[in-house]
Amino acid sequence: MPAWPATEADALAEQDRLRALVDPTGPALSDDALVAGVDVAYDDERDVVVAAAVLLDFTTLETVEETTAAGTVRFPYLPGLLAFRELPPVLDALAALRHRPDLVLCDGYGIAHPRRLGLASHLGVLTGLRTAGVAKTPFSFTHDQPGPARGDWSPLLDGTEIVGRALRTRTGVKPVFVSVGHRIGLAEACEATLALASRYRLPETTRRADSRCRRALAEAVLRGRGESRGLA
DNA sequence: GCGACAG
DNA sequence: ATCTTGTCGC
Repeated sequence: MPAWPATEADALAEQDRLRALVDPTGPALSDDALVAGVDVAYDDERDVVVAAAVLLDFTTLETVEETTAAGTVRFPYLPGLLAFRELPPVLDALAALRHRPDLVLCDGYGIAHPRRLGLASHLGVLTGLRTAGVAKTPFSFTHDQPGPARGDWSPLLDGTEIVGRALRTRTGVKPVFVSVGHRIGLAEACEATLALASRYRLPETTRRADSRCRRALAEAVLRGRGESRGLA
C-alpha cells in the first residue's frame, strides 16, 4: 500500500485512482448480517485521534463486538478530503475486529461527494467491505423536504444527478442523508439505515461507535497525563 | 473574487 | 469535530 497522502495534491490524485473502483450496486442485507458502525473522536490539542468499530447483530441490534484504535492526526480537515483524516484509525479498528462485517455504516458520505469518493466509498474500496454513508447534514447538495413520516424520503441531488436520499428515520424529526458507499444499492442502504434507526434519528451503529470512541479518547488522554507525570 | 463546505 | 447549562418533552 502506498504511503498515506501527505499533501492535498496527493490526496486528490489518490481519490482519482480509487473512484474508478467503486461498485454502487449490491443486494439487501440478510437477517443474520453483522453490521459495523465506525466513528472517530479528536483531541487536536494533543494531536490524538481515536476510532471505534462496533459490530451489531442486524436483527436483534445487540452489540457483538467492539474495538478501538488510537493514533496521531495525519491530515487536516478539508471539506471533500475527510477520509484522509478519519480513515487511518478506522482501518486499524476494523482490522482488530474478529468477525468480518457484512456492512459498515459510516458517519458521512459515500458516492454523494463532489468527486464521488466520500469517506464510505473510500473505505469500501480500500477494504473490499460493503459500505454506506449516513450523514447528518446535506453538505453541498440539495433536496426537497421528504414527507413527515418515518421511512419517507426524497432524492439528494448534485445538480440534476441523484447521489443519495434524504431519509426520515423518525416521524417529525430532521432527515439523515444516505448514500451508497461500495457494493450496495441505494434502496438497500436506506433499508438497512431505517432498520438500524428504529428508536433514534441516527442508526444504532453510529450512535454506539460515537460514544465508544469518545470514551476511548477520554481514557487515552487520562493515560497520557498519568504517564507524563511518571505515574505509570 | 467571496463564501460555503461531510466530520 | 469541539467548546458547553439548563431545559422542554416522551
